[in-house]
Amino acid sequence: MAEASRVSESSRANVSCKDCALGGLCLPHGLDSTEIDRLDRVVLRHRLLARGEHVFRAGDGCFSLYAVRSGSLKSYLSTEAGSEQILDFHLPGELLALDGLEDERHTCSAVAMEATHICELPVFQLENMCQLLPRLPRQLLRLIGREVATDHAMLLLLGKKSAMERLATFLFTLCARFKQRGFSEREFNLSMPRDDIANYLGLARETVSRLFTRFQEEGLLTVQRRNIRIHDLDRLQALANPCTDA
Amino acid sequence: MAEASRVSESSRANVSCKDCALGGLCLPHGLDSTEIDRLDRVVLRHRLLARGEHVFRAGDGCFSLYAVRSGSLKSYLSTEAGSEQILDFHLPGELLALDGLEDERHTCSAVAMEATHICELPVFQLENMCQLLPRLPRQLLRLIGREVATDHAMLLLLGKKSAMERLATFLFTLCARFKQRGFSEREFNLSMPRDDIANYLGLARETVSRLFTRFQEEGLLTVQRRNIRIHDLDRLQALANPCTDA
DNA sequence: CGAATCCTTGAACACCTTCAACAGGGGTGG
DNA sequence: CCACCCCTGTTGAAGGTGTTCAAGGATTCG
Repeated sequence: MAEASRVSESSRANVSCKDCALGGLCLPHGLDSTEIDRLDRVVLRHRLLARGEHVFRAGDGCFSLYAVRSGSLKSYLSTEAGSEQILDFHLPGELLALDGLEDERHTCSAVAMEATHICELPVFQLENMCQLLPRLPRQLLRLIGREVATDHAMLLLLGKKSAMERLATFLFTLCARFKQRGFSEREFNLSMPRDDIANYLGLARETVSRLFTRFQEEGLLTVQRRNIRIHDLDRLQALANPCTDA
Repeated sequence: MAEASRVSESSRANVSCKDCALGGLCLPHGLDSTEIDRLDRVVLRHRLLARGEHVFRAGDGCFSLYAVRSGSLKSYLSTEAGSEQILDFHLPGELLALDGLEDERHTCSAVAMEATHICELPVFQLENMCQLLPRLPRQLLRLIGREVATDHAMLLLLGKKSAMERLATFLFTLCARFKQRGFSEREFNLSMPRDDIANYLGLARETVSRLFTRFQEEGLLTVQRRNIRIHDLDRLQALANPCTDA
């Protein structure tokens, strides 16, 4: 993530939707060039976030959705007790902040994990645009559906899977997402520390660490701090999905 | 749920959105009567499901969203191994099937837990309607936001909470939802077996059973099979949210 | 009445967490 | 340039929370 996005970050800054390499993944998918032009006019493209900088925090007013252009974000829910649950890591082309739509107030927070470009989509304008662009609602709903399906997969992970299955699922899903974005699915750098992975997967940091060690011992992958090289994608997938082998 | 909805089920069947008591919770909220009339024309209102009957199954084409009118549903994700994770229980006024919007195919299944009336909202028509009803997108996004926020709350529950906190959260949330719908928040009948509660909360059936017993011993509530009477709502809420008391 | 389903309770066990200590990089300042 | 420190990650041992296994009780329905 770190490596790949540092390149794209500079090259993609302030690129219009029309020329953005993420078009196929993001909102413009399925719109014609006239429609994309219209969309382009309401998209705010100016925000470059430094690592650790917030896009929004729980409680803030929610008047925009956000799409990741380059880099990566994490969104998390804070509890009164001070602990937090990471909800998702967001890669380029993914939508953010849907939870704030109910009453125009964010319920979670989102922060950059590295230098990150985001596009801002004012909700009010998006709504109005639906009148002009008949195909926009479909694309919006498509991205929403993706987000919801992702959340559902996480509910399954947290509700039913063992620690090993969780980490395998996490890694395998990451592979797929990188591949989808044109990066290597076999080797990549994690942009988050072990703590964040553990938090996301509902585990202790130590458990994640032990599992990485074990995966490496079993020849599944090579891990050196944040750098991951997958040797056996098939076996990783098999570990991720509680097999019906029995 | 069972008791209350059996009444409403008969009285609300085939009622138009305009006259539906759920208007404030459901999609028509915030639309004027002209707009609701237009919406009414595309809503299919004919489906009455028996207990155990499916609204849709994973893999089915997804061409409609659904709103619960009376009764209750559960949605669940199946694994290849044959186990399933319950994603949510759906009460009147709640939206269903968002996960299928990404590629017009349902990724989860939804089944009635009792006799249940549902309204069907054809996606294609909804999309078109966005051109005619400028305020529709907002309401659609509002319901979507609610769904996403609910899922996020579940991720927190499954990722961070103890078994006791999970059950307390589940019950407290149910209280709030019943109250919101004009039913008693202190006494109600669960429409799902212990197995389903346990599955939903990522626990074993036995754990849920033991916790119900313990809650009763502590005077928090009275439980008799599916019938629940809450005696101390405040303490229930306190148990639900890992308190910052420390 | 009998069968099936649902729920409860007890005891042993397993998985993961917690606590604790240490190792290794990477950056900063001398 | 090296020494130091902090942050991140790893590893070991003990302990706890919830699961699994097993059996029995309760309610409903044919």
